[in-house]
Amino acid sequence: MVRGVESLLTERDKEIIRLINRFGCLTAAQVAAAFGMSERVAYRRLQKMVEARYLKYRRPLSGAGIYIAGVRGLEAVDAELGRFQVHLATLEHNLAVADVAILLLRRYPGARWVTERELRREAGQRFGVGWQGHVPDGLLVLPGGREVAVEYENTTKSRAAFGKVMRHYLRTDYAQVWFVCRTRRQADRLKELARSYDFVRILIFERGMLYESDGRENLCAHPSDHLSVSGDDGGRSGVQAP
DNA sequence: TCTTTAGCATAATGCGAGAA
DNA sequence: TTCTCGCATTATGCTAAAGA
Repeated sequence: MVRGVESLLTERDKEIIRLINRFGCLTAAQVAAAFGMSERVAYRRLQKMVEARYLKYRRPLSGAGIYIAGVRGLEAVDAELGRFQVHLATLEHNLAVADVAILLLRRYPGARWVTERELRREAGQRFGVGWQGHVPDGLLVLPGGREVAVEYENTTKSRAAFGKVMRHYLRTDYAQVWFVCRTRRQADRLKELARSYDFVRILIFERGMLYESDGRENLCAHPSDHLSVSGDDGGRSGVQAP
């Protein structure tokens, strides 16, 4: 049975292409984690799609390679978002945000993640092309419909920069704003800055796991974990001024 | 050391052909 | 029309190895 090139793509392959394009780029490990398959399987499917030019493979860092949707892949899935341009300066940040998104989606079954690319596209449609306002790194839409803006902090913001971001969020309808830090020190600094904003939650993303900033709860949702949501739906009815 | 690929074996699935 | 069978293809897991 000889199949045509189009039939190479299974429905899951198309989902993989869509997901990669929504985030811009993903590693094989992230694709495996997002779809609950082994990395071996992910590598094989990704390789097939690269061979068929649905995906492009790049290895811009010394670490894991990344996969980007090719023009052919975008056409195959009728992608709403255009081609992604890799920027080395933001690549690490992009991949970290994807890691956080995958963990949070496991932590909150039924939740939906809106990527920064989708948020920018939406903002562009609403405010016009070229709009340069602030959008979060991602939006976690919890099963109850509450929207949580998620910010991944690569570097520690200055007080002025943090204040500017918070003034923006005070004008939005997000239920909460979650800042994900790379280190405990960074989290402590942010906690100090966010002390007067009761809608802010500080998390720490360390060694592939998510923790509450007080270190008491491990939010990591490893494939073998079965964490309960325990009624934690983001908490507030809307962002309120301190 | 880590990422990635390749080969092999096995199970699952899809499809067409033929029989009841 | 439905069921069964055989074949081809695909998905998956395992191990080994190449390469940066």
